[in-house]
Amino acid sequence: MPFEKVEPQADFPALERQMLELWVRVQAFEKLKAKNAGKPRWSFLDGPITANNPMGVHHAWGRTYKDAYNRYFAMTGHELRYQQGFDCQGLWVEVEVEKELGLKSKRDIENLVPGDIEASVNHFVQACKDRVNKFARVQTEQSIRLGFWMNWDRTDAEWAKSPDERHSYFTMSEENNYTIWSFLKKCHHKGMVYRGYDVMPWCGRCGVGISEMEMKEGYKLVEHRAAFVKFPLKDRPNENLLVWTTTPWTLTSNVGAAINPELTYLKVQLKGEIYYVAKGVFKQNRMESTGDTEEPEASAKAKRRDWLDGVPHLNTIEQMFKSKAGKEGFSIIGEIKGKEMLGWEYVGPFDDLPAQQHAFGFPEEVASIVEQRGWCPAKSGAESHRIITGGADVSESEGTGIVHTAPGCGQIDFTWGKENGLPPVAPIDDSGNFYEGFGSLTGKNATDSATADAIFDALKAKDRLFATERYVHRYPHCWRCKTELLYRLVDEWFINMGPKQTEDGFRGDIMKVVNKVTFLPESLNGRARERDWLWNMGDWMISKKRYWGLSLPIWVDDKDPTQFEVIGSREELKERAVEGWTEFDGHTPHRPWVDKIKIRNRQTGNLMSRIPDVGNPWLDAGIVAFSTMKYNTDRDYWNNWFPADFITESFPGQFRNWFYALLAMSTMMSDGLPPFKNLLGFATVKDQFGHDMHKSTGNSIEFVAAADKGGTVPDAKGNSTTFAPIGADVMRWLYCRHNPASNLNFGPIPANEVRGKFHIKLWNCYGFFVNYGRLDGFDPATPQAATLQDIDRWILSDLQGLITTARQAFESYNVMAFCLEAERFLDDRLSNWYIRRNRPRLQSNVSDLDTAGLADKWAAHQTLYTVMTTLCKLFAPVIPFLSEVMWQNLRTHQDPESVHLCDFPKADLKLVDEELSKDMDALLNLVTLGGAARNLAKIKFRQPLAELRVQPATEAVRRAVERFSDQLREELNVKGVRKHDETSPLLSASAKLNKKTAAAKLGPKLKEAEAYLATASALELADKLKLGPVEIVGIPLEGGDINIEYQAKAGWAGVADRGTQVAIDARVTEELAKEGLARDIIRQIQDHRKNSGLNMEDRISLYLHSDSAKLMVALETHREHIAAETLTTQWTQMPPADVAEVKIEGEMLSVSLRKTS
RNA sequence: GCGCGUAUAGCUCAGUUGGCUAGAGCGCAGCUCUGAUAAAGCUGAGGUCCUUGGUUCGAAUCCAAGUACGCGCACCA
Repeated sequence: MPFEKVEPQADFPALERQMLELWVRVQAFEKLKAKNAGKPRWSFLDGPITANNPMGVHHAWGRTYKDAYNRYFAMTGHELRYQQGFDCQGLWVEVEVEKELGLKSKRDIENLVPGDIEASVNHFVQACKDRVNKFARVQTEQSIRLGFWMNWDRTDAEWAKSPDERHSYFTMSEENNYTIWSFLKKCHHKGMVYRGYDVMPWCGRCGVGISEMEMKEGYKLVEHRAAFVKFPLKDRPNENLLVWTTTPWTLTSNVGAAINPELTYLKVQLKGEIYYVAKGVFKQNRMESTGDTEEPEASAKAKRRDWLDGVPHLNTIEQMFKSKAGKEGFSIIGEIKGKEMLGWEYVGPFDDLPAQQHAFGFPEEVASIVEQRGWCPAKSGAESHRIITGGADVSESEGTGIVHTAPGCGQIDFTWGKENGLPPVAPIDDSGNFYEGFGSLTGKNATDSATADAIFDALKAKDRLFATERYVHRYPHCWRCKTELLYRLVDEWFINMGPKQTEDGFRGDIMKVVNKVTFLPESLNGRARERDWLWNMGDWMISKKRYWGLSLPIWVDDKDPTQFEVIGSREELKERAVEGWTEFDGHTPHRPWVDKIKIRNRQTGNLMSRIPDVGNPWLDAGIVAFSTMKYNTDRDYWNNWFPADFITESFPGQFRNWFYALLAMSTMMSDGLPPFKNLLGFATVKDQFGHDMHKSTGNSIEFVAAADKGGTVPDAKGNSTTFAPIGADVMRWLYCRHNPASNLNFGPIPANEVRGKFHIKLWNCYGFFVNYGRLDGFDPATPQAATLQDIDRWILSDLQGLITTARQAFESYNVMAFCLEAERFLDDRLSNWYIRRNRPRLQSNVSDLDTAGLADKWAAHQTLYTVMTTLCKLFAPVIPFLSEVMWQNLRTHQDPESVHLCDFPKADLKLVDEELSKDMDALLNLVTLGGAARNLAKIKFRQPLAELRVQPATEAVRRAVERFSDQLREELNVKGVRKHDETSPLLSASAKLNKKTAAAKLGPKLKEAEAYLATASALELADKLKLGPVEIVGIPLEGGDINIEYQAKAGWAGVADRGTQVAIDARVTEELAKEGLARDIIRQIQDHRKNSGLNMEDRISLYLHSDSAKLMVALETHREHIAAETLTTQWTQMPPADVAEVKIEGEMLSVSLRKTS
């Protein structure tokens, strides 16, 4: 059965869409699963994609890896799960839904149905579910388009099912949520779940606490207004502490002032008042970033701190005193050790506020907890102002060495407060606005700069403001909405990870698991990174005061907030429920329905209510090694598929997010088993110039644009330009050939590059084979007698090497190694050597051949057929579409109906011939050298030459000259090839000065040097120059100063490489010249044929004439040859009307041709 | 500040266990070839393989220090 003709210009994206249809039509994926059912398992665990937006090209990188490795292990006979997952719950979705609904705050959410919080939350949660379903479906379609073979949900009926019943997994499924419950229960059993009352970073817009993991995402360099403030000391008239803060709003809640007892403080007198300030900071250059002032080298090594353009540099504190003092000046009147200052009382900056008058702190709920826990005596903030010790945490690297301490507004402040019995004053509500009790500030937002103005005005009015300045520092922002974070006293729920910087507790258990998994690529040191995170991380904050997410299964006693229980399953909840079960039943375990359930405290008999918090979304993603593998519902299944053999995700951030959650939860759930064996991390997709992709800058590319639609990106100058669709296989190759450890620049420029060097080349090889094969009626199903040539055996031998590389690369999760080797094979071996060399064999006319000739032709066809079909299979995991397109045309009826149903090739060692490979490499090198020699002689390839002579340096070259002399003759267009076996070298070398660079060095000695070089041994000189400069007439000269030229004897041109020397006879005899002209004539006629739209096999009648005797002589001498090459069957004597003029070696030739049949 | 990583041509990057004259693609200059044409080949210019020192017969490769950049951690009153 002959092949379908291959069109040279293929629309790859269109072909890909056809293959998608084909796969559905022939049920390729279903057949693959059936084929592998019951075979050894290879377990892949998908990291869930956030189902919140359409896919971008950055998602396609990981999904390409996932699919490529899945396909490889399927082709090598493994059963797979093919389950892909969606990340559904969390703030990402809430924020988008808020935008959709036009909501600005939590209050808006709770008022969606006016006056009915419960209905509002229900409405909002439903909107979140809807959004997830919508985009999960969009992403499903897009993933299918990428060629990602998974058990997708495709039909409306499938999407109408609950998330638990679909093929893909959804982290919002009941299974997933309840499995997390069982995890939390297990943690609670071990006493690791606790309620933390602490100052945490807080986003006022989202109304949530920000966990340690999340905070890392949001640091930005920003400007704040910092203030130096006077705290007047009681019992010491006209004496002040000088404190510094970058968050003026916290001054309202000042309770203490922390010093370092070991530091020395100065007493500075200015205009009748005395200021205390640490000695070490007084003259310090504050633009140099921190450094130990103890060390003398510190100043030398100090670095400029990061700063923003346009913000004035900081003054030293001394300068501030100078400028305030004016002519009067200031004076340092004494020093005092910090420890002597401890306990001094002072007047706070805002003691008139009601909030400062409340015993045990403020507001009331805070005060009641403080009282209950006994953190401080029954005093108000205003009554508590005094100097405390902050120990070594108070340094002289910033500020004044006296730290304003507001235990309700700062993490360390809170700790110091507890240690020193200071009551916390917590000024802001969950939106970041001041509570009642803060006078005129009440209702103002803490991040608002008008609030800072109000604070400064109030301080000025009391003469407490010493100075303000514009200060630049890295400050945390909400990773999602970019709002500045505030530190706020909150209660959140945590999992105790054990003591920091130890290998004890849960932390240490996870570390043991980390030691059991393989992190790839090695250069990333993934294990060390993961261990580093585990070593330093704080307790895991699992709560979030929001609406859409895992409902934390924690029920707290309505009357005793210290008593709580963790529920581990739906069944347990049902059993414990004393209220609300009927209303909840039939709903997913989400808000608001689950909130209705009350249980009874078995100890106190009180009702217990669920905390309103939802869970950290990394719990959702981290449990999937259990939930999706049916840990709680089908333990046999779990035993079969756990742990996963392989996971792969973009690594930035994941060592503290998904990888961490997966490892932590597995450690707990399985008592110390690793959740996966191999982890492949990969970096980030950047735009084609290496810049970050941002929607706002217009350089991000949506998946649909890259796959099918095309789009726009900025060009090098930043102007928007359109680009054509790139297609899935081009993307996939781009991703797979890339080093996963480094960022990938994506865009039309790299896509075109990769398409040009790989896809089109592959397509051309395929098209060439098919189009000639079908002309000859080559049918792979009915083999003909064939006699393999060396070159056939050679390409088959090298093909086995490629197969070996492929298997090794896939097995070690290093697909890049395979891709790079495949490119070399395709370009250097197949396209530019095998096919090019074998064109005559493949293009010859069957009818012109005798039996031997036919056998030779079939050998070429069969060899190339084997190569092409093997490549289809080798490439199938990486470029499933193009492989399939080719396979569909190449396969016989006995072959599998999809390339993806084939077995992955195995190297056949019987076909490997190392010596042949070496000899062929030598030949390729000789061809290059011969070409270089021709170039040197400035003789074009069409001009035949008499002889090529080779002086071999290795056995392989020696053999190649003998074995492949025909190839050399043809490639280099020479009449003969000879080995140079004489004792004298084939080439001589001469050295000449590169006067451009050497003249300046030599000066007047130039002539002397030239004379020396004329006599010196150039070959020796060349060797020395490689080692370094060589003294010539007393002046050191480098390689660049001297040109070494190899020279053949007169009339010859020669070059050398690694000892092998090649020379070509450059003398063009009259006979050779005539032959060359004949080739020129043939070339022009062929061009003319092609331009006239003739087919390759068309016969012509030809008219040729020239006034040039030279051309006519060449024409007459080689008339037969010209006729044969151009399929001329008739010569026309009279000039036809449509004569074209062409120029050959400056002479005009008239040409006219006509198709005869 | 601590830790990890990277540094190879104008750009993007390969370079196995140390080995002979360090490579590719793109870009640039020139030439060539062409019925594979969205082609292809050759040559050239362009390299302090970040710097310094060490190990070695031999270092882009191994070791140490330094510099620059990136990442992680800590700090950010």
